[in-house]
Amino acid sequence: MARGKVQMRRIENPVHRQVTFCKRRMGLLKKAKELSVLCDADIGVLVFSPHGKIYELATNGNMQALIERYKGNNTEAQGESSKQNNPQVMQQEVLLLRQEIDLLQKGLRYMYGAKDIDHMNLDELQALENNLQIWVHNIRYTKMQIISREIEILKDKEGILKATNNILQERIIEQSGILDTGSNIMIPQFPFQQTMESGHHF
Amino acid sequence: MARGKVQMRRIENPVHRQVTFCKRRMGLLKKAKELSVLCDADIGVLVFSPHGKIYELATNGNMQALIERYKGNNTEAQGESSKQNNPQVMQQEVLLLRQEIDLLQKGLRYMYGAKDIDHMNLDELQALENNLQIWVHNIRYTKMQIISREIEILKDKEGILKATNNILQERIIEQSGILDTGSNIMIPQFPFQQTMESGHHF
DNA sequence: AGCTATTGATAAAC
DNA sequence: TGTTTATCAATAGCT
Repeated sequence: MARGKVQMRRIENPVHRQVTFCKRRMGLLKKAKELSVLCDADIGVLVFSPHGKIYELATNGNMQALIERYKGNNTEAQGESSKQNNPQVMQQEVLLLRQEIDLLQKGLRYMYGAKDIDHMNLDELQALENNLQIWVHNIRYTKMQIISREIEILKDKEGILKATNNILQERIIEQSGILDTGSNIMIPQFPFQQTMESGHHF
Repeated sequence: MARGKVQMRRIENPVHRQVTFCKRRMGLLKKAKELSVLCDADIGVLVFSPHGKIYELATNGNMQALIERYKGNNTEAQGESSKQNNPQVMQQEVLLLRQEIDLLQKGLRYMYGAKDIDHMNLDELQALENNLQIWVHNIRYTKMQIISREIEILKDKEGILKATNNILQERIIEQSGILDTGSNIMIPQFPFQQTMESGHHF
């Protein structure tokens, strides 16, 4: 990379190795964060130093969740750790998740300057309620945007299908004129089926 | 990095985002391998694409082992009471909590970047909206509690004032009988003024 | 730890 | 996706 190409093998000099480990470890985590942000991906990185020290990064802030996700999508056919069925472990898991939720909710409340709901006075509660209503309003607006976009796309598709249909009909008519079979041909009319599945609940 | 500096935020163009995801993912895994080789470290990388696809790298060839090692060095400072020993219920619980966390995280992201609306799909937005509605409901309930308490207090005050008023009236009547001034004294009746200031809007 | 000369990674274009 | 190329970013070797 700099001041001379480096050979891709273990650095023998312990000092050099340690320095490089530190630098490149930071670089790796930075790259992971960048990829996460730029491409909207969740990334987990585990680094075990030769001396056993652990460095980690979970771009979603929860390595456990990433690991579970990995297991869920990946380890179905492996006889792996049976910790899933250990009630103790499960309880710990629940505890951790609850704490996580607590933290996130605090974060959300913090955004409104809302402290403990039970210790807020009427005016503060009213302000908070108004804020939440605004948020709800924004969400509804976003939902409408998404729905509108979907409808636009469907309309486009409809137009294309109609046009195609007309062309096909004309072609069939031409052919039946040329061939003059005398038999009546069933010409399908648009719409054939208007079942446009959209599993969303508005 | 090339042909213009890149802004560190989600790439909106889906094509560009996909291309960058592919390239940078390769770059990240390469960097991880290099660090592993050069510095004799064990490294695990988990990448979850926005569409749920998983890419992984375990420099020792065994992600499970890395995960166990991570857990071993990380989740040991807990362990105690056991109440719910039903693994099914627990698993369900964990699943629900995970969903909750995911929702809250996305909600936070949504709050911070009003632009990053596309992070959430319709179902998620709906769930978030429902969540917020529950909050609003709780807030209204809290408000009602406060109001009820205030009304109780005001009613108590009313009772006390009425009683005091009666006593005062009786005393005045007594005195006017003793003094026999003959002059007509205006005896104020309850309620004097019913302006009970309560600047709250319900 | 900081500092540069270099190499490496990659955004845009095809 | 694979290749190319012009640039930007990471970092090896020194201090």
